[in-house]
Order: sequence, then C-alpha cells, then structure tokens
Amino acid sequence: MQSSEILQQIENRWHNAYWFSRMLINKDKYVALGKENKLLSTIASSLRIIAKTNRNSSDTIILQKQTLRNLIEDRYKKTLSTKIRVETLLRELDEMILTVEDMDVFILTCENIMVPLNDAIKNIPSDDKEFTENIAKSYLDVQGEKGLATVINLWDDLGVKGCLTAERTEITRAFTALRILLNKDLTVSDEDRDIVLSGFTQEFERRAGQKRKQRAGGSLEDVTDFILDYYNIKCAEAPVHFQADIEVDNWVKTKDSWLIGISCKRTLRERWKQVSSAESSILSKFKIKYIFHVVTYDEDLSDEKLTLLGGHRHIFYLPDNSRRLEYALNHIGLKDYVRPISEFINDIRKEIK
DNA sequence: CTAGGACATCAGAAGCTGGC
DNA sequence: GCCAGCTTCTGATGTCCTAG
Repeated sequence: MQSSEILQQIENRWHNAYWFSRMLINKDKYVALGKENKLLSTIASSLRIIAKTNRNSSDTIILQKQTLRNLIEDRYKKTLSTKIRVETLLRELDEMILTVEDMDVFILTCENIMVPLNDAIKNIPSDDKEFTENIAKSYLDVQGEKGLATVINLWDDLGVKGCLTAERTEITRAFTALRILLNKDLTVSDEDRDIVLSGFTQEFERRAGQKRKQRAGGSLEDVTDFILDYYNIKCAEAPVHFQADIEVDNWVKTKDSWLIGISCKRTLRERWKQVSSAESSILSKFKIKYIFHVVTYDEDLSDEKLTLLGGHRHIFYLPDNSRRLEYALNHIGLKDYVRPISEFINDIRKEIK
C-alpha cells in the first residue's frame, strides 16, 4: 500500500463509525450510553432535524454539538459516579466531530449501527438450555452414569454450536440490512461502505464474544442443576456468611450433616488463587467437608493447582478420557485429588447415605 | 539461540443481584 | 425501573523453561 493510500484511509471520515461504536459501548472509559436504544434514537433524530432545518447555515454543527451535549448530560445528571466518564466522552466526541459530515457519520452510527447491533446481540440466546436439555436427558436415560461425561461435554459443545449458529444468523441479517441502507446513499463510496461494514462486523464479534463467556459459564451451572435433579439429589442451603472467593453453585448435605460444595467451571485459569486463601480450617468452621470441582476443560490444571487446592479438601472431577486425569491418577502426589466425572454421582451418593 | 510448550495474567462486556 | 457492584469466561498476550 502506498503511503498516500494509507493517509487517505486514515482520513476517511467513515472510519469514525467504528470508533464511535467503540466509544458508545466502552463502559470503563466512557459511559455505555450505546446500550440505550431509546436514547440513541432521540439523539439521532434530534441531530437530523437540526441538519434539515438549518441547511447551509454555518451554525448547524454548533447547534448539533450543543444538542448532543445537552441530551447526554441530561441523561446522566442523576448519576454522580459517571460524571468523569461523561465528560471524557463529550470531550473526545467534540474533538472527533468537526463538520456536519462528521456528524452524519455519528448519526448513522447511532441509528444504523448501534441499534441493530443491540438488537442482534439481544436475539442471541443467553443460555443454551433449550438446545441441550432433551438430548442430555436421553443420554442419561439410555447410558446411565456412564453417560455423565458425555452429557457434560455434549452440553458444552451443542450449546456452543447452537449459539454460534444463532450468532451467524443475526450478523448476516444485520449486515445485509446495513449494506442495503448504505447502498441507497449515493454519497457513500464502495470504500466507505467497506469501512463501515467491517467495523460493524468487528464490533459485533467483540460483543458476541463477551456474551459467549457469560453464556458458557451459565450453561455449566445449568448442567449441574440438571444432573443433580435427574438423580433426585436434594440441594442444601448455602452456609450462612460463608464467603468463598470462588462461586459454589450447589450444596449437598452429607449424612453426618456436613456440606459438600459443588462448583462447575469450564476452566480454572487464574481464579484458583483466590480459593487458596480460604484455608481448610475455614471450611471446617462452616462444616464444609469437601468442595467438588467439575471441570470440563482440564488442560490448564497444573500440578501446583491440584496439590494446593487438593490440600484444602478440594476434589476435581475430570472427563473420563482426559489426559490430565490419567496423569494425575498415576501420580502418587495427585491421585487423591482427582476423580473421573462418571463417578461423580456415586461419590455424592456415598456421602449422603 | 530459537521454537514451542506450559502456564499465568490481562482485559473487558455481558448479565445477574440486591438495594433504593 | 434504575443503578452499582460483582462475577462470569475467553482470547490475547506475557513469561518462563526446555529441547534441539
């Protein structure tokens, strides 16, 4: 690419479509006003009316900017904690929007990027229950406890696949709608259109990705609920005032009326360090006998994690066919801390009666 | 000295909860 | 109904180590 070409690309005002949508969603740095469809529409239509009624006037951009400022400040006047972020947003927008044409890009971003994007994200299911529950039930019906590992893996896979398909449908639909709209505007060149459409897709993927994390975690909690329910294992109340740093999804009461905490995760990553601060004496204080971790992706379970948590009466349930499970079971220092998932129900049953 | 494996750590929007 | 606070997870990035 020639340097003149690069410069031209950088200067193209449509690039801001991406940056605006980024700013409208980033909550740490700015306020996430881009999530409020109603506000976005109000902003867009107000700005558009000003442009129409003041055609050819040099005041137009000043009027638009002031309106934008008023609308946003009014929206956040009640929340003190957002003050600095609102200011940052307004200041940076002020620097980025210099002409009426720049403002047109902003309007388009609000109306034709943010709103459809929000809708598209909303349409993606936020849990995969509906994709999986029935299939999971058939596995347990047919294969019994041997099917347990399959069910957990399947729940993961199917759910992910189902939701990804839903994401594909949404992005394709929204993309087409935006493309048609841009085609109608004769002032928008092919290149401009590419810039806007790619920005749109990029931002969609980022947000869908965040939703995916949330969903994956939630669906794993669903699967434990489902399994315990299937085997008629009653859940106990969580111990009062027990503040584990890692979330415990279910509690089960043992025959000597202690408790077993069940925590379901896809991976442990760095989160285990928080747990390790909870000494086993604290567990005893709350009459917690064990913490069972059901982990479906175990490749990052290091020896250090296993020994440290294992020493605090944490037991790990890993997929039956996993490499880490085989390794740990044959290791003198680790074998007491891991169990195959297929034994999960059996182990709980042994504890409760 | 480099490539690649094994983990750890970082970043950050979504979404839930509980308070008002 | 709104808001603050917290937790969720993943993909990217960083760090360290080892084999060749």
